[in-house]
Amino acid sequence: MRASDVKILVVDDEESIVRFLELGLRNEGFQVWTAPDGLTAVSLAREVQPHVVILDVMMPGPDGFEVVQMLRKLGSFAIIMLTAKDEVEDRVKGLNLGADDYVVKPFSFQELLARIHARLRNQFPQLVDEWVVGPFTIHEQRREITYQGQPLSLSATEYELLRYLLINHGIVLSKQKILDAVWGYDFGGQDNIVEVYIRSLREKLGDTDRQLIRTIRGAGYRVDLP
Amino acid sequence: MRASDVKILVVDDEESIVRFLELGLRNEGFQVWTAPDGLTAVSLAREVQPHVVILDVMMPGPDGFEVVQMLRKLGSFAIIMLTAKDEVEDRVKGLNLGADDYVVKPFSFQELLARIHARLRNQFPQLVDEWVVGPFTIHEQRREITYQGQPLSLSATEYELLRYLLINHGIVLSKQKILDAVWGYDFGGQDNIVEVYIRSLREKLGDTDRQLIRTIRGAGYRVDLP
DNA sequence: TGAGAAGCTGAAAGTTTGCTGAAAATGCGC
DNA sequence: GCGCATTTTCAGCAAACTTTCAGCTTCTCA
Repeated sequence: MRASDVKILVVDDEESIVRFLELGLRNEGFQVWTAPDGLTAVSLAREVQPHVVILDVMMPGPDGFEVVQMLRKLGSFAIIMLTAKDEVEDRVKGLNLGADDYVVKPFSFQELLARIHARLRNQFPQLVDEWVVGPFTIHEQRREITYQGQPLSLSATEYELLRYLLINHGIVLSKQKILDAVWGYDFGGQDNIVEVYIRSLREKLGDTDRQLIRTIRGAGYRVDLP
Repeated sequence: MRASDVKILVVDDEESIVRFLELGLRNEGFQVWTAPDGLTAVSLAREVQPHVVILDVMMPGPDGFEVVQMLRKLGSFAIIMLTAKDEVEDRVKGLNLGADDYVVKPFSFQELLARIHARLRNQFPQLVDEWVVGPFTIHEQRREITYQGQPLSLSATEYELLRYLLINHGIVLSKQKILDAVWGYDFGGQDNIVEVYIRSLREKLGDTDRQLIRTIRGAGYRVDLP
């Protein structure tokens, strides 16, 4: 994900919350707009066409529900509502009117971030082309993986293998499973080829003590992120 | 638990509730299907074989009770009913017909989640990949067992054996039974090999006084958790 | 109390697994 | 066709693991 390409509009009448979100989201690299009420929000949304709108339900003037309806007519934003705890009906109502997701107050910032990412993945897949996995970043489009900020120089097979291992980090993967996933299901050769490629990945990662790509004897390999 | 491996079918004629549950469960990582009525639910259940069916009692067409009966014939789903408050008879009737649990409306999402997890643990233990057993935790996916927070370094056979003992803790297991379970029932060797492996587990667990893995002379072994 | 059964132990033998260096095969651009 | 990078195969090796076994200890019950 190129966070800097993503535009987010935060709508809430409580200034403290707005500032909190604005700062946090800026830190994540998003472009952020804010509005203190529904009407401002709608006109701002028309203008900047944000990808995501974060919307408090409880607001003076047109409330969150009304704003959702107005926004729906303006474009396809991912709308995430902020609702009070115990207001199940609010959430249901909001979803009915066209919101895409909700977060219950009080929420952790990480939780909100997760929802934002989920929505973006869903509605704007073209924006998502970067996968951060611990100290690794997978750039699908460029077919490149960086480790601790440095791009690795990988062959095609090495890229596929490392990508598969990273996506399944923390899980033991048998050589057969790896073969099926990376070499394809009809690969005729021996699974020693997995060992050979694991070796070259370990070399390129400087993983001499095999802490990163662990061998689970008799079972397979497992990536343990630091 | 790998939530992404768990399939849940939500059946309710109120669209708002369906969407609320669908989103919430999706956010938890489950695969979710929905149906607006009993007949659709039954045919969908036949097709996707969900692990859990969440079923409103009050529905047009065949009501929840009838659907429970139909589902029971199709497979072993965990069925959780949604019932109205104060309808004690409904709950009893539902449970009698084969539902596994019920949640009273209005319910909190957390409450429903807890029920779902409980049911999964019960009926689909293979999906639950983290077992906490006293001071041990078995991580199936990682193929790792931790003891008092520290991962144990186990060979393949040791892992299988300890896993089997822990899952059956509190129960006396004969050497023959252990052989069948861990080595396979066609193992030709002597059961002394069980003794040998029990020894190495005791060593790795620091169980010098044999309080953890007890020898029940003439009967077998039994793990007693502190 | 002592004989026999059951279980424990140290060590050795046997087996499997994964790692390695190197060579052979393949594919690609020029 | 040639040179180069990559992919695949292979055989030898070392380490880890599994299995066996004989002698020893502990327990049980007559």
